[in-house]
Amino acid sequence: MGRPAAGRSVTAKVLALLEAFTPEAQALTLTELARRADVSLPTAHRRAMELVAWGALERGPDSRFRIGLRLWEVASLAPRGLGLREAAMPFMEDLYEVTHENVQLAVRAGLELVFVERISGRDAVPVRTRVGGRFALHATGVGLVLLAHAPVEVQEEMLASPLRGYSAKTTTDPVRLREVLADVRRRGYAVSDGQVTTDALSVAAPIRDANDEVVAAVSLVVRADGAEPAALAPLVRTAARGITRRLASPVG
Amino acid sequence: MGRPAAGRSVTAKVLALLEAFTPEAQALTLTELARRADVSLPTAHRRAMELVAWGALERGPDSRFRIGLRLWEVASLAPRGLGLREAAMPFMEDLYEVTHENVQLAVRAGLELVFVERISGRDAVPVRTRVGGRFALHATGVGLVLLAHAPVEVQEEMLASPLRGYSAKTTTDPVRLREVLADVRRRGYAVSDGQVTTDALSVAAPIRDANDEVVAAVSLVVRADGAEPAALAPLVRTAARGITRRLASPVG
DNA sequence: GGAATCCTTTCACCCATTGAAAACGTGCCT
DNA sequence: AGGCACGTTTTCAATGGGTGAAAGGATTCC
Repeated sequence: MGRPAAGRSVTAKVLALLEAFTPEAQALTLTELARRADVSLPTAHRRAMELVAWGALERGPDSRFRIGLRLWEVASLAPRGLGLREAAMPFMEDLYEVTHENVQLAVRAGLELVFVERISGRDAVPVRTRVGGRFALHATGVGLVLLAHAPVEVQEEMLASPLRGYSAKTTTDPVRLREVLADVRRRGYAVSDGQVTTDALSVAAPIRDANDEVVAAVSLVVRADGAEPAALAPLVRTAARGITRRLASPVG
Repeated sequence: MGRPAAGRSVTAKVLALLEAFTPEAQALTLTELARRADVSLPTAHRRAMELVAWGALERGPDSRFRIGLRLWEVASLAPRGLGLREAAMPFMEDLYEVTHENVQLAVRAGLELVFVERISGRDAVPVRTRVGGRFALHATGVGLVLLAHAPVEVQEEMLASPLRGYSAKTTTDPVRLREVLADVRRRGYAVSDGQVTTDALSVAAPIRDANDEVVAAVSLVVRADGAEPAALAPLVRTAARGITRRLASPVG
């Protein structure tokens, strides 16, 4: 064929098609899809039609493609997604009911975190996180917990890379961050005071699996002014322990 | 090649690999995966490795495959999954807080329904439904709402097929079901009294999109004895209307 | 040690996949 | 209306990623 031809595997192309969808682009025309996935238009068309036939994608009356319900169903079987959520929800509900603040659940994915669940009160501080969304590890409460208990290699890689600042209060100094992480491990919870947006403060605690490995973190996000991290910590830690216990014995 | 060779497309095989995972089989060995997806072992191996490399699957220390977090992230963009959930959660929280019973959110997928969200109280009636799980349309409260407002073809197809009974109280007579559906449309809510398990009763109401089409349903599931469907209905309907309003104006 | 089970790699054949190009719609502007 | 612009769908011959059989590793269990 005239051109060097990508030579990507079919599977890679199919995955690229799925990857083309982002929170900002949840509905794509065929042309957009092809361009974003970097495949030729006919190829995009053929693969996309197959994905639609199966239900991985859906096509609306506007002829735009969207992620399909069927894919969502299968994906909901992800152990770090649903299994965790299932165990955590009752405790998150309790936290929400007592405080009426934002309650978040996250896991680590490389050098970032992924929000697995979120309960946000109607009059709680607005947080701009999304279930399924990613965020850096060094700024949020949940992120600090996950980073503090991550394998050493991960921590070092994080400390070696430039730390992006989200607000004036974000910890961007590696030396300081190292201290913070040690604190988190010692105290058993993390506090992020205005490090994402200056008006929000979060308190987070680690959730462990049956092998005592930290696999997730829960947090409470409240308005920064007048917040008492020390008072919130026991609440969050108790919830985290409850979830940990539930993970150890999935039945009861 | 000895055998006629399936001739299935690569995409179909990849999707078959994903489809191999079910709520009962969330972790599969390569051999199991190959058998369930009906592909040869080497093929399963190659495709699965690619899926792992991308993050669609994960492979544990036990060398078993599981659905990966990355796939879950992408799938969370499904409009009927996350978008809906996002709009509905606050209202579902309200329902939960007031009643402390199970709150469910579901959409229709063909002749079945898919649960998109669920809040289950710790001391509420145990329900054996799962987020991401499917169920028949003719038994549950949400199902009756979705069926009552489904296109006529769907209703007729459902009424023409044998209606499975889940408990002694399940409506299995098409004639009776037709009446029930008319009732649901007239009253604006559905009641399923012990039709799934005899000890549970659910009250459900329709959620509409901007075009006034019913796209989902919320329900409250309570203990059957002593339940007052007529008293619960306004609560559920109010929540449903709230969600409908939110769907119409995603911002506010 | 030996057997059973599961996983991984190799190899030569070949069919599903591919891009260019052309046909098909559909809405918009003149 | 005509004609133009844009996005979508189909055709076709060439080909390279995909394929299963079979051999080679790696564990675990008796």
